Amino acid sequence: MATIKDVSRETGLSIGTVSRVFNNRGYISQETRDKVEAAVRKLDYHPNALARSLSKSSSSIIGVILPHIAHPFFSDLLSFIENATRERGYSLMVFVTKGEEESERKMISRCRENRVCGLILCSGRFSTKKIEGNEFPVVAIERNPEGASFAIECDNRQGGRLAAQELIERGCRRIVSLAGIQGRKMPADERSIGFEEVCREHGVAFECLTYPPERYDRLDYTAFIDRILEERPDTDGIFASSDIIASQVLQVAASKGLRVPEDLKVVGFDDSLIASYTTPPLTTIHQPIREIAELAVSTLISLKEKKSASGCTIMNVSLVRRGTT
Amino acid sequence: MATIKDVSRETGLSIGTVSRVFNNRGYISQETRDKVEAAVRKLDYHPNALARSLSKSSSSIIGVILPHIAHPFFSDLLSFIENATRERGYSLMVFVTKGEEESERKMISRCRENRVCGLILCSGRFSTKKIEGNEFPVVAIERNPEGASFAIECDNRQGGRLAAQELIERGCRRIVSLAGIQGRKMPADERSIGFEEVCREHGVAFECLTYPPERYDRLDYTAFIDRILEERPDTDGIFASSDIIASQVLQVAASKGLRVPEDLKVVGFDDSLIASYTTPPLTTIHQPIREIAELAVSTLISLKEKKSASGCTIMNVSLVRRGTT
DNA sequence: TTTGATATGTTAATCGTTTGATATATTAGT
DNA sequence: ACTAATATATCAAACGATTAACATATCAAA
Repeated sequence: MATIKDVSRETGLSIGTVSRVFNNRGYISQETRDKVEAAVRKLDYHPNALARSLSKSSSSIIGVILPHIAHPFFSDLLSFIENATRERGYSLMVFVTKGEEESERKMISRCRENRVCGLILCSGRFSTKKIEGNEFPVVAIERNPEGASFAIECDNRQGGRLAAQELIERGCRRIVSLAGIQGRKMPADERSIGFEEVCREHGVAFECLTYPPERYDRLDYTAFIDRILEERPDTDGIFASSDIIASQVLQVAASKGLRVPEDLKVVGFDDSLIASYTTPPLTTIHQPIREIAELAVSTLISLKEKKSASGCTIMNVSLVRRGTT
Repeated sequence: MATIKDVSRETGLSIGTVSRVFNNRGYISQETRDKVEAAVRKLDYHPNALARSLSKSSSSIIGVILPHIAHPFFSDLLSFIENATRERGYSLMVFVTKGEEESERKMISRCRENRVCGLILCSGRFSTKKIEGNEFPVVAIERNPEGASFAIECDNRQGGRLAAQELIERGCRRIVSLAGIQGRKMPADERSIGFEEVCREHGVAFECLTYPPERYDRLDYTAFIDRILEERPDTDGIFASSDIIASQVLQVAASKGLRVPEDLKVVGFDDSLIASYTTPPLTTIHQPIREIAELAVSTLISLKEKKSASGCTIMNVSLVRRGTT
């Protein structure tokens, strides 16, 4: 592969000048620029990002660690992160933990080795121990580990409130919230709190359940949902804390002969792509996934450039009414 | 961040010896190994992959270019690719084209700049022009561009055959295939061919339709499907070339008051995660996505190590009968 | 005692680029 | 003619590793 030396030889310019052209430093005439451009084309020169990063001791790789890719919330999120990253001239390195804490630690190591210039962390327990010797900024999404430079979450409590309000308004009187994972503290726990508040305000019978962790890691909740409906046959409303779970509620309901929304109303969470593709399409709490992704990327980059202070942003959510309520 | 020099200073060993420990070259005593390991821990040393790759002039980054992440087939595929990649000690760099040819070219450039050691290409037209000056092996999935070192596809024709057989067996007499994109030649076109063969063999009325390209790029086919069902009210079976399209067929059918599978039977393609989450769950053609991903990664790595010849593998498909037929 | 395996050290080149210091031209404005 | 801005060159150090060449030292077996 052609190097800067080849470009220098081809143009008759010095390496320094050629480098100056690429980096827009110092004085360069148009003529020189053209010569360099021609040589680049001719030689099919691609600057070596490895060497460049090494020399500048700062890469343009952003790392992302997430628990899942196939989960529609995360695939949407990743999709937007990729877009925002690439638009800004950075490249994206992706790691998937499947919820395993051990592998998360390894992936943070990998990010260090690859000298990422920043990390977006969507995985990990609510309070992981500080990310040690933090050489690059870390932006956390829906998590808030100690070492993070910045955290982004949506207004989970408000989401829970909206879901409960919708179910109650539509006539539900015995409702169940499926949110949070047993034994893991996470921002999403706030959803149940908001949900509970509204139920109490209206004097509606409710129950807040959490999933066994292995469900989260495997994304198959049908058996769990089936048991819940089996044990509580009079349930007339369910708030599921992700669209993927809500879609499984729809399935289980159909298999039991329950009509949605007549017999059972369902509200999901995330408003990921899948929400529009279920039958009936899912009423859900909209998270501004694109905005979250873009904020994460832009915050990361500005943190990298001028080490700003750490902080936290809470994004608004809203109810999207479709066919399940 | 600590460097090999720091480790050398800390242990009192020379840089050469330390490097030898990391790379398992030459003779090293257990005592030395232990000393190095202790220093690595103490200093929280992470070898600089940039420097290492530069020096070895070979990185351990695998690039992936795909048209979508949110599309369940690709999110599943990416998920398996990530896994296989990481297990083998490589890191993954991800690029998403959204089906734009122009951005694909840019992403191949980015892969060059980042000196990926191999590329998995799931995007791009059927016959893109040769990937020029191919310094790294390229494995293509469901595509077969000229410059590829290796191509993997599933038995699309057999998939089409299985889908048609299932629909006909279940009593459909007026069936429609939705497969392929107008004006793009792709392996998936074979699906229609297999489909057509079986329909002719059984003397069943059929029609093969293709989508306008912008649908593929945006993943929203409902209007298109609606028009098709509007214009062909007597259709009793649909073969959709992806589960995501099939899920939209289910939606449109429901909105028209058509019962599935009683009035309309549907067969999807891919058997991605979404197929189990639709209501009713989707009968679909199973692609061995995990095997495809693993084959892609392992082929890429072996191509990288010992430049083997180029080739092509066709993976078997099978029918998974669920609730829509 | 010699030999050979084992274990480590030193040194210097190399990977491809950035960057600062220093030095020259050329050109235009005063 | 002097000055300042513009444009380029040369050189060398640095980024953090790998690696080959060569030198040494220890120790055990032949």
